[in-house]
Amino acid sequence: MKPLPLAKLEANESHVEALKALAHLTRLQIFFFLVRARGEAPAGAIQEALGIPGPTLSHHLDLLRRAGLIQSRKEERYIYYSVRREMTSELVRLLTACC
Amino acid sequence: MKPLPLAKLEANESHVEALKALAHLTRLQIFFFLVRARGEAPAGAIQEALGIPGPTLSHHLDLLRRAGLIQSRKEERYIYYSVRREMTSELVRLLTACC
DNA sequence: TCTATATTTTGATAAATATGAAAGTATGAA
DNA sequence: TTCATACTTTCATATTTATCAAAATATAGA
Repeated sequence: MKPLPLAKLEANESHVEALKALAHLTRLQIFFFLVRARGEAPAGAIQEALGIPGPTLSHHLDLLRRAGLIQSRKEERYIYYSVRREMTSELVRLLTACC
Repeated sequence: MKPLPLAKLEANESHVEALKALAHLTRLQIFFFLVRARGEAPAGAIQEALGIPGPTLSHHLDLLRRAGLIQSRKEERYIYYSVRREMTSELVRLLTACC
């Protein structure tokens, strides 16, 4: 009696959080900068590339991280950020459900 | 000398508007109600299904419509809403670019 | 005409989010 | 130690967004 593996397009809070995180031009640019970086980039590289003041960038990175879209790793004086694919594909799955 | 048709994942304001429109639990539920409706649904049907006060619903529908995610059509006393696939797949295209 | 229905607009209030200066923390080099 | 770098946190202010009562509009019967 196992349930059919139907595409169960149930929208939940974590989807909302991820969409909220991306629903801001600066954050979308940060996210795509990291996508294009194909790996890690330290906060400073993002700051330089996009010309965002430190505290503002830090705040946006925190939001993206808490939404599960990116992750961070500290090494020496740097904090390296990178994209978390899982959450991105989770969003794609949700949106392609309606095609 | 035509440019290669590369997946040009450039995030722009219309993407932000669409993401903003979806980045709210009530609106995401409205959107998926319309997806599941497989066609049109009058505002009243959405209101009854989700239990949202009229003015609030109206406001959210307006936001989704202005973001290009849904469309409306008036017939007699009813206003029928339905999903606009184009914008949805535009978002999917943007997000799948990074896979 | 009057009344009921379907939905929107207005407008007021509350809540959430964005921004960046200033101060704080952590690390490595001199 | 001290200094410089890399980044974050705190905090105050400004802006945007959410909510829904009340009023408005539009249409279809009776």
